[in-house]
Amino acid sequence: MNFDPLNTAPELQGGVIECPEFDLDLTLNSGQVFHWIPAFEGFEGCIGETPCFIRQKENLLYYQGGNAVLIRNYFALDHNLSLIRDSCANHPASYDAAKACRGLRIMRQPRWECLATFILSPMKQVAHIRQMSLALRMGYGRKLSGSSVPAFPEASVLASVTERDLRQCGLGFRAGALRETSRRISSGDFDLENLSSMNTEDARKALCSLPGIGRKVANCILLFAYERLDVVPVDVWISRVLVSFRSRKAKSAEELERYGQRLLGPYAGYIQQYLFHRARTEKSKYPRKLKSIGSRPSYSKTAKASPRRILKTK
DNA sequence: GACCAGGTGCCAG
DNA sequence: CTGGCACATGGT
Repeated sequence: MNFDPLNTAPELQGGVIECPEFDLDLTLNSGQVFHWIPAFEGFEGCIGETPCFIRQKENLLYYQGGNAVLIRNYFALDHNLSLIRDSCANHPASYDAAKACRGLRIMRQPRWECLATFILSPMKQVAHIRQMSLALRMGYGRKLSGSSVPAFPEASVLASVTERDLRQCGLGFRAGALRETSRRISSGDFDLENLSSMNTEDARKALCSLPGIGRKVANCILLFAYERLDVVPVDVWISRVLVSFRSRKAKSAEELERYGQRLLGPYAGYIQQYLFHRARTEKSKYPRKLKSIGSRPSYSKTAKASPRRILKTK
């Protein structure tokens, strides 16, 4: 091991594990997780409350903090990617995307931080979600010795601060939803662990009862924190992709979702992630003009230009 | 400045 | 059930 040690905290033990068919960089930048920061040609962050530094060199994963079992589980190194890829081999466009994203894995994220983070996601770009997530961690999360990225704040903490405070983190209109959801969870009114024993449909319905969580966000949570690998979150990008796959046009986002599941098979959520990544990174293959379903708000043209512009500081 | 971002909630017809 | 709009913020 020749990388620079991030620090010398005694609790950070180093180690290395094999990771065939894994692309750490691709996985951490695919829009499923938002708190890993590039450092020393690797990434620093945390897995739940465990501070961690990770760096990949070919088929080896070097780490400080955590342990091999924790890391293998978090990055889902046990998923059989060739099996998953082959599950869509009958659909050329998807198969191409899957092959182009070789090594991208759908991780197993801690429930609460995944749920809370995706409440932040509506009408935000991946880079912005990252900003908000880090602002919340810095402001209200537990400091972890060994990583400059704090843990995600507990629900009870977020429930105890004001909506104003949350808006200070750049959350905008999402602040109220995050606060109220935090309250529902920290009060014991809503139990995230219960969902894991429920079927996907029931779990989705339960998630959608929380403020700020609609079908799309619920699907992200089911896919990224409950390992429901067949679930397809339909956002602007996936909407464009699926629309481009067929001539007949869909009437609703939900119909597109069913179409996606049928088309992409038992690992539709995984394949969706490949398509999402490709659509987002391959420039202008999917025109933004196309009115995609259920996501493009039409801002009122009559609304007056905000006077807030005047008080803009700096 | 206009446009857009891993949408949701609410309300009218 | 469907269509239309408001909701905050920041980057290109």
